[in-house]
Amino acid sequence: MASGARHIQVTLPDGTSRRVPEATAAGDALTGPGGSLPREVLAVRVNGVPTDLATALREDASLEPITFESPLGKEVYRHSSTHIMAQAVKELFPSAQLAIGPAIEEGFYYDFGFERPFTPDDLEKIEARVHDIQKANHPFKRMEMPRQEAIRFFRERGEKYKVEILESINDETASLYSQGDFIDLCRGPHVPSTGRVAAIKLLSGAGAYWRGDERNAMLQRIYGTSFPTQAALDAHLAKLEEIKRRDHRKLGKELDLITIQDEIGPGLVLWHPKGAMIRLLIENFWREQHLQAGYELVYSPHVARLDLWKTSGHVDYYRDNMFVPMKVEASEYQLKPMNCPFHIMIYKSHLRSYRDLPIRYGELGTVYRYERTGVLHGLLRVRGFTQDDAHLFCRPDQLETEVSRVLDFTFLMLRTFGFSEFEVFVSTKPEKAVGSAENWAQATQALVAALNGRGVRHQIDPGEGVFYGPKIDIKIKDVLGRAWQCSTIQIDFNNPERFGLAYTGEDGKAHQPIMIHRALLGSIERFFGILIEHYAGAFPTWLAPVQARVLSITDKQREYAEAVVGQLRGAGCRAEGDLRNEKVGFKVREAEKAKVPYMLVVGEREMQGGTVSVRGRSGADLGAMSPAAVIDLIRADVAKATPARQPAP
RNA sequence: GCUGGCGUAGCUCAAUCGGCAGAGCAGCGGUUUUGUAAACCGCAGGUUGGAGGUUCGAUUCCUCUCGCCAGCUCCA
Repeated sequence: MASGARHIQVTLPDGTSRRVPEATAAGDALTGPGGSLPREVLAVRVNGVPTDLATALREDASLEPITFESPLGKEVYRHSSTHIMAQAVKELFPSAQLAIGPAIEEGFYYDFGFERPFTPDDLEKIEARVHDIQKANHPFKRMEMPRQEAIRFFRERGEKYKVEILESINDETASLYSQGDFIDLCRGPHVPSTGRVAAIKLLSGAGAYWRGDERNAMLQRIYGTSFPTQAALDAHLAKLEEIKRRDHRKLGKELDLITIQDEIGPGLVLWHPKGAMIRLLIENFWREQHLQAGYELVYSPHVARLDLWKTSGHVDYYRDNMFVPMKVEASEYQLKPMNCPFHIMIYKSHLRSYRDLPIRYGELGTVYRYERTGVLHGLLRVRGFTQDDAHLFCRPDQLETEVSRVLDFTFLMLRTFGFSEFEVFVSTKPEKAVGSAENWAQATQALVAALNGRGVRHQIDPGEGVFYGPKIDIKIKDVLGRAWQCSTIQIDFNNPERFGLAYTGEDGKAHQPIMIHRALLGSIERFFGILIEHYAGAFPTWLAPVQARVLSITDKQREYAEAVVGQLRGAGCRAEGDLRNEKVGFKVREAEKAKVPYMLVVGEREMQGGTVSVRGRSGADLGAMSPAAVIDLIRADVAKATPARQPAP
């Protein structure tokens, strides 16, 4: 029987199915005879397996088109993009060796063995060549060969990294893709041809170790990104610009909030008055809320005997992240990397009854950790920072309720600071862990139950827990959609054991309490950095270090302007005056740059009428009103932003 | 820590091949009394991150050091 006579059955996503001749290309099978495939379709899932559109079908299959809209589609698209870039590099720099070139979150990169770093100049040339290759519209062709043959092939071409990769894989068949004269080892799939990638931009070059190991050779990495339209690429580049514009290191300096100075030391933050004011507001809110939530606030010292950290296990498990101990009299003292031992010692200062539990100790505790110089980053990664820390001690039967309460509390805090999207992760028992399997199972169960009880969607990270217990991590998403991990809720089986924590139960016997570490904002420094970027420095009224600035038009309004400032301050508003001998346009400009929420212009008219002309941040004209009305405006803003706040008694 | 780039006035940035270190803004003094994003004139401001070296001469070249920035997990 002639093979052409054989037909196979294909099923489409809409449930319809049709018969096509065997060996029909997957892409053609998707449309049926006479149909033409939409350009958005880049590849196709054949029985779930991502496949080139050109691949000949051999058996019955369900087909599903892959477009850029899906994460898989983006991966295919950018993976093809990086091959195009690699071709351009090989054409311009034939001695460059191909290492790896995957798609990543928002683009792609390719690592090359090359004798020197690529310069911005090189990138420009490479990008120009990339455009030529796109225009040439070379088809991506797949071929398969036995692994040994592929090894020989790449060895002859001097591609030692490809040989290494091939030697490390188990499959006996290797797949190669070619476009034009370029051939690369690749699993695929790819878009049909180089012309299908519309807009590519090379972003930066950087060094990267072969297989991420610093003992290996340094490769030269080129990052890039690509999109199906120039408009989408431009939008992405605009977003990168926006991220730069919001950089908290830049805004922190411009708005005179914080500095990190060489003379002080890397990773150590100076809070200037305006930054300190915002911190004070955050901390005041934090303390109020904790007292309402049934926490007791404590303080602990910045150093303690090294022995304490031996008991806690930090010397064994955390030494790499600790400053070296200092010798004082006959003993050694350690700058604190964590607050927990102190809270534990407060717990231990009395005998505790089951009736006392839960006990919740909270502290804005400043800790010092030795971070390697290469990882320091503005406020986001520092060496001295203040954790909004708390340790809860409870009975096993209270665990789930306590976790639920902490969850509610966390979301309330984060929402108040303007975050409304969250990603929640539960990390379970890692291989090396303390505590019995059933303790872990029980505690993990309690975490999951608390999340489910609150209807919080979450993902499980198997084996990602800390050695001392399971945890919940919460990431917030900022206005640009970037995720930041701040909150964490961790069960600890280790410290109650090490410190011999106990409470007396109903039965008169000693029992071990369960301990929960939790931080809502994480570190005040880091959270502040995130807040600066989230708000682009334009803090909402309740957090703005200056809520209103009074701008006088001439010297004649000096006294009146001062009186307005006094009235606002008397009502608890943070107001200041700009009475300088300058034009009002200049004063407005400066107030705008300082991102003051309300500008109150006072001239002859306002002085006569006992009013101020209110200009909102970014130009809104709110008209003339009395200072009392401005106070109401500010109070309404504050009340709206902090619904959790109870009126003071 | 490793690789690469960078470090000049308070800030943002110039300075050709190794040849007297400069501008704008900010600051200070004066003029101007001003209506919603920059009035005008003038003055002052520096051990070019630090130490050493090469040179008649170093911001520039070399070595060391401190700091900053990017990258260093995402499997062809």
